[in-house]
Amino acid sequence: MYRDTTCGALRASEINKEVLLSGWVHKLRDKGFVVWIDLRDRYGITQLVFDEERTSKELLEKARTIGRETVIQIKGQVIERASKNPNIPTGEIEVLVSELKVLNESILPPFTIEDETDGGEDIRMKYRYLDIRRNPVKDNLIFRHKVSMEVRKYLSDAGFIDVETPYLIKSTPEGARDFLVPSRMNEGQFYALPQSPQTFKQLLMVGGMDKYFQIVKCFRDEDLRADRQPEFTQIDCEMAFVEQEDILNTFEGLTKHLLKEIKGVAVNSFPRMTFDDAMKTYGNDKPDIRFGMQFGELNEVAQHKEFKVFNSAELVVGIAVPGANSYTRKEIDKLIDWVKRPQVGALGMVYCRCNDDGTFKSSVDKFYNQEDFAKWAEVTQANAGDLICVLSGDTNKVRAQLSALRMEMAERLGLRKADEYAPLWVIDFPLLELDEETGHYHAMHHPFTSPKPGQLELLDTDPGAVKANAYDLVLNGNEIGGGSIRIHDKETQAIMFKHLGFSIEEAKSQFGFLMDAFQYGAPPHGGIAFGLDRLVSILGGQETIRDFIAFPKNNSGRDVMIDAPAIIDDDQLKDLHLKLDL
RNA sequence: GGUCUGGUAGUUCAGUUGGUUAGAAUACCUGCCUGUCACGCAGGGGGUCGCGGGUUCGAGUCCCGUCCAGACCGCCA
Repeated sequence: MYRDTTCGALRASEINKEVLLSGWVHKLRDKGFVVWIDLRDRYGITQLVFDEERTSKELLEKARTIGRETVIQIKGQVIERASKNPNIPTGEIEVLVSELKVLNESILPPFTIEDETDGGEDIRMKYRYLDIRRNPVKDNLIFRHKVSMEVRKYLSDAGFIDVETPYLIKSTPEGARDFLVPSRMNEGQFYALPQSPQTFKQLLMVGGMDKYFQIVKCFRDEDLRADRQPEFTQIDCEMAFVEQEDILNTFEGLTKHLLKEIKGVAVNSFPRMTFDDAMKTYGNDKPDIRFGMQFGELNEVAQHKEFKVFNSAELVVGIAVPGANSYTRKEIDKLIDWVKRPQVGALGMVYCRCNDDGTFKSSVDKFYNQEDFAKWAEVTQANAGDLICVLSGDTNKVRAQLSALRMEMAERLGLRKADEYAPLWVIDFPLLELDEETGHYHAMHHPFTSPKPGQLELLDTDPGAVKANAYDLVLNGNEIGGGSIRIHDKETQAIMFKHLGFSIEEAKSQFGFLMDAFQYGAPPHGGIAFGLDRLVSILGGQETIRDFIAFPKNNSGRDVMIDAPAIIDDDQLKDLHLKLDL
């Protein structure tokens, strides 16, 4: 037996008890006449004590020599501390050690195993197993477990069945790049890892499974970000015999359950906003509605004057930044530089100060009078003390730019509060999206999304205007889930493929199995998928999903701990019938 | 594919206009210390300044190239 209790368990009520403990040597304090060891495990820290009076000389000398992160096992008696530590749960007691056994020594760790470690990101990733010993990472993984268990509990109680779908499937051209896996037994052929189990969950509906869910890895071979990994986890769900309303209600319920159980936060029914409104009001299809700064379109009140920049713009739009009239001229100039960075891409920014006395002072005073500015203030809902920031240009670009500015200002003003949760549904997404490079339309969601009733005819005349039965769940400016009501008949699916530029042969070879299935009584169905990593990181109040993944990849898609991906040897290549052309 | 930032002791960083022997904190080692818990005190060891080339009497510092890391844009149905 290695232990009969843990390092987080002992309290004053256990005084005099004989205990057996195992764990890591967190810290050693050698005071000469007495040596303390902080013994650590997943559950906490217990202080061990060795001293000249009560401990044999041999044992005291042995204790002194033990290095950090050595694994030891001890036997001892729980005693009351002479000086207590109110900062830790076990602070009233310590264990007077009578036997000490070194189970495994440790070489010197490359960084300190503390909440505030001295190690940088890079070195922590390389020694992730040491990083996981630290409370912040350990707690994040336990937090993720809790979220994941609550999801399973809620969905299982609601009648959903967890079904596993295959990881070795077929590559499809739509969407993200696939990770490919060469087949040894089928020369020259490749599997693809799923970008999502989309078609399989639809086939489960055809199979009558009715309500399906799976917490499942998905794979996309695209460039990474702080909130994007090449392999990530989805809560994947599908239901048969449902309309959009049923799905929204069911998963609003799941989200409320999580907010309540995990964060203790009660949220009323989630607001709904159409995609068009979200773009118009926030310049973004995943608006953070914890704060205002809604867009005010100024074309009517700012055009047809002498200011040519605005007159020639497709859209003139501004936001009122609360309290930012206190910005100095220098700070505003810096802000203008900020919006002109290539990452944002604005050509410039017009500002208007809303003074406390009700007057306005702007960078374009030459062209507008006080009455004009009063109208600007009205449209952007600006109050005295605010700073109105105005951008102009092509509608889509300007909206993206102003949205970036809105988020930046909210960040600076501390309006993105980690403990506040503002979920909303964004609905009525467009079915298709124009690819500006190729000039072709592609599915905004995926090719199995159904158009809104009665809009099928529009596909021929104005494909960009067709709305879909598609919806996203947005939380604090992050898309945490997205889904749609699917197409469930062969004819509509064929029309969709046609408009996405698939020939009949291509559609058949890639999705023939789905078209076949639809001929055998496919029920109406729809679903949704949540990004678990992102959901957990938002509920945990942190920005990067990496801290909630046990073994994440770095910016370049590498696992620096195991050093993957890696070169394989010639025999393996030969087995797989592959030749490298480098 | 692009923009930006960074790479100096085990670790996190400082290093001025190019100028003597490259510093600090922390970690580590040794000794001391009668209740520590970020213990304290004294001392010590520890450097391919990412790599390659160039300019210069002289390069951590300037220039060119390259590798690595991070953030973002493109991309992510």
